[in-house]
Amino acid sequence: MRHSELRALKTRASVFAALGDETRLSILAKLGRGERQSIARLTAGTRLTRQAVTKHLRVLAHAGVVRSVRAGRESLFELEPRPLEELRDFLDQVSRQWDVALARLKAHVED
Amino acid sequence: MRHSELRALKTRASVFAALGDETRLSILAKLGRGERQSIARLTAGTRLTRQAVTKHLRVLAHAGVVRSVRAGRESLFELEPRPLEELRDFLDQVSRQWDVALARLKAHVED
DNA sequence: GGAAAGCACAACAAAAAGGTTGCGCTTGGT
DNA sequence: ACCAAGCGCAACCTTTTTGTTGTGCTTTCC
Repeated sequence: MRHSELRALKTRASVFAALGDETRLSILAKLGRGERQSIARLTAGTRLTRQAVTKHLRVLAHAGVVRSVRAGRESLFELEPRPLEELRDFLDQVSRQWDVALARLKAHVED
Repeated sequence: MRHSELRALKTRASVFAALGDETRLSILAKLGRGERQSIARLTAGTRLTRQAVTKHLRVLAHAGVVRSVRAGRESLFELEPRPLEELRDFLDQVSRQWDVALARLKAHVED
């Protein structure tokens, strides 16, 4: 495995891991509507403290799924769709590869 | 949030979490070729012990991404593409929702 | 200027994840 | 019958993750 491939693997894994949590998926759902939202606002309605939500946001930001902008005393978060699109494409590729592989195996059996 | 939605959220998070690890992504890549493979074979080439790989396989199986069949003294694993396809569709939906939201916000600004 | 809203940073605790080793049970090949 | 391959289970350890609380710094509003 080449170095660049290993890098891509790590990146991909970190994005998947960022999405592998209920709280973070909920946050993404809220941000999916397009509006920038503050931490306090994202915390409202959950049973977590603001600090906990902040940590989740950091995980998302580190994976590149979200980015923040300071606006006065609040920091607003918005969705960054690129990494998600890359995951979608990756999964699509896996599905296609799977289909091809199955077809090939089946054809081999029927020889 | 309804009960069924919460269920779906948990399921989705667990599948994402299952993919959020380099080793497990590598395993999926190996299984993506369509061939059923034993634990020993999946372990070969890695720096991990068979036990560690077994644990990773359990995580994948619990998320429904993989399933195993006993064949004599070895247990063969194969890919289960459905959950992956669901994730792909979910991500696609998020991307589309994002596009719509952005367009709507932009139009609102240009009023 | 002072109160309150919104955050960030740090310390701490509990739980989960990731990995190893040791042991014992089947199965397959000779 | 015997030996080796392939697994499963359990105990154990270390690191990461998830969450809380406490403190202090800006920014906003009156």
